[in-house]
Amino acid sequence: MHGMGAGHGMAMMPHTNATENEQAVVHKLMCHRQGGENESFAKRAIESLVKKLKDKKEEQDSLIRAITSNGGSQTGCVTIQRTLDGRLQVAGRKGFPHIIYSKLWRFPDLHKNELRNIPTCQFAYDLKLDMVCVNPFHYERIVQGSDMNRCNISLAGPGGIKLSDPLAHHQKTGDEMIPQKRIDHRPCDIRQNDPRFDKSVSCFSNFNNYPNGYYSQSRRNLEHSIPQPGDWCTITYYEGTNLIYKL
Amino acid sequence: MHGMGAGHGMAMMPHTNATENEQAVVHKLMCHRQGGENESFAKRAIESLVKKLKDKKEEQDSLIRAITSNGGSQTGCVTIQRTLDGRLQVAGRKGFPHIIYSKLWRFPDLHKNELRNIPTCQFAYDLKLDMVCVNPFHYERIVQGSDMNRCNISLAGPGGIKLSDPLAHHQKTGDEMIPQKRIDHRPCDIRQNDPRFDKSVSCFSNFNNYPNGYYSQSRRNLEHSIPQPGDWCTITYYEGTNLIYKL
DNA sequence: ATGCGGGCGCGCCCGCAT
DNA sequence: ATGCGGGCGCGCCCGCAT
Ligand SMILES: [Zn+2]
Ligand SMILES: [Zn+2]
Ligand SMILES: [Zn+2]
Ligand SMILES: [Zn+2]
Repeated sequence: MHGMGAGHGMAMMPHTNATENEQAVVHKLMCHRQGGENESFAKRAIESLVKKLKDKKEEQDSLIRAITSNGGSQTGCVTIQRTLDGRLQVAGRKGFPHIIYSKLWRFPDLHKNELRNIPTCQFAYDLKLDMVCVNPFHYERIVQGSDMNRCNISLAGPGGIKLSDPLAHHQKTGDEMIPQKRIDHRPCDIRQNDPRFDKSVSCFSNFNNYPNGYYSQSRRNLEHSIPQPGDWCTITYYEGTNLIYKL
Repeated sequence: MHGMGAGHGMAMMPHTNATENEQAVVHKLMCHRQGGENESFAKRAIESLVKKLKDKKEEQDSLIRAITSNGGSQTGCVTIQRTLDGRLQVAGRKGFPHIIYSKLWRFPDLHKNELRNIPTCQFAYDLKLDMVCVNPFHYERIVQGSDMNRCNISLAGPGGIKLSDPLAHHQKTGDEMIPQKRIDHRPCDIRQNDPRFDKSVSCFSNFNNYPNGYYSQSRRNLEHSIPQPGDWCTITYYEGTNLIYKL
């Protein structure tokens, strides 16, 4: 099911043992985070999720395909056990799991109450079932208290307005903000699913906008560290192609 | 049972509600700690215990009588639920409960494997029952790997040898070390059980060696804070009246 | 009242010493 | 192998905002 499943890479990646494989999956998923959380939090969140999917290879594949295709591939639910109050704790912080992972891989500036599951999600958070789907592409972003129910929200790169501290979730805690050209949710370059390309090249989805060798030398040793000093961010709200407002 | 039970104070202390009573018990018990733990840890440990004894007034009374009489009154077991691995966590630190509370109220320099329950203790830690007795006077101190099975260990006051950092459990973490004239386990002044004396006077058992008004003015506002700067400590081992060794 | 946010301990887990 | 020590999340709890 879920299409051909031949191009997602992990199945043909040789690995010596389960731990190494898990680390490889974590690394691959780290390459697609959107910069809304600092690296250590992201790593902990992804490690936690990958560990929970250890014995559910089909869901793990769904997650990898969903993330690496940036939603371009239709994928099934990716579920974890629901906690009593619904919150997941990662690195000492508590949050709702679908929000945590959607913020990680899709909407770095996600607010509360801005996610709505797509109709086909069978374990959506709001269903309050025993398992919760954390597939970021099983949720869509809405803006509460507004008729802009289908707006695009993006982070602009350097040259945008510098934030002092307008929003609590943009609090500077180290390498929180990551310069990116454009990180809304259009599908990534198809080449990232091609196993002929070294996975270390694409540490962020947006870097796939450049030829694969462009950033590889300068970033290869940096791995997932974000070296840029200072923090900056611009949030622009679009409805269709019309800019609605900018922070 | 357990003797007359008329002189332990709490029963005749008026209180408006359960929380205030609990706080009064905590405060009374704080006054008898031996300085082996810093104040905040001691408070957390005592609050944890008092809370667990909330619905077991008889055991709470046993605890209060045991501590305020410094073992002079025969008391029953004071029990808390055993955890799976036997450890209790207080203020982020894990330890065995009987050791934690014995160190708090009897042996400030207690090491590992130095406690042995008295034969009459029905819920001694080593019995591995569902409940664990934490009455410090249901355990006696032994020294492992030595024939000094009945030594007295005391902390000497200012003028003793200054410790650099000979033992891990004496690590300086704030107000850890508290100057005291002598804190081995002879019974406290009988007056501390007399409700005519303000309980705030006796913030440590050893201060009862002085007339009741002596420290009251200078220490009344300090409550349980230990203002003396620096840390110092002398450990002297006695066998009977013979000094065995000194650190 | 109800939700939200966060503190903290027990259970789980893992690395290290022996 | 076995114990020891400690990291960390879920459950429990509590204070605060609304
Ligand atoms: Zn789903
Ligand atoms: Zn990467
Ligand atoms: Zn006992
Ligand atoms: Zn006191």
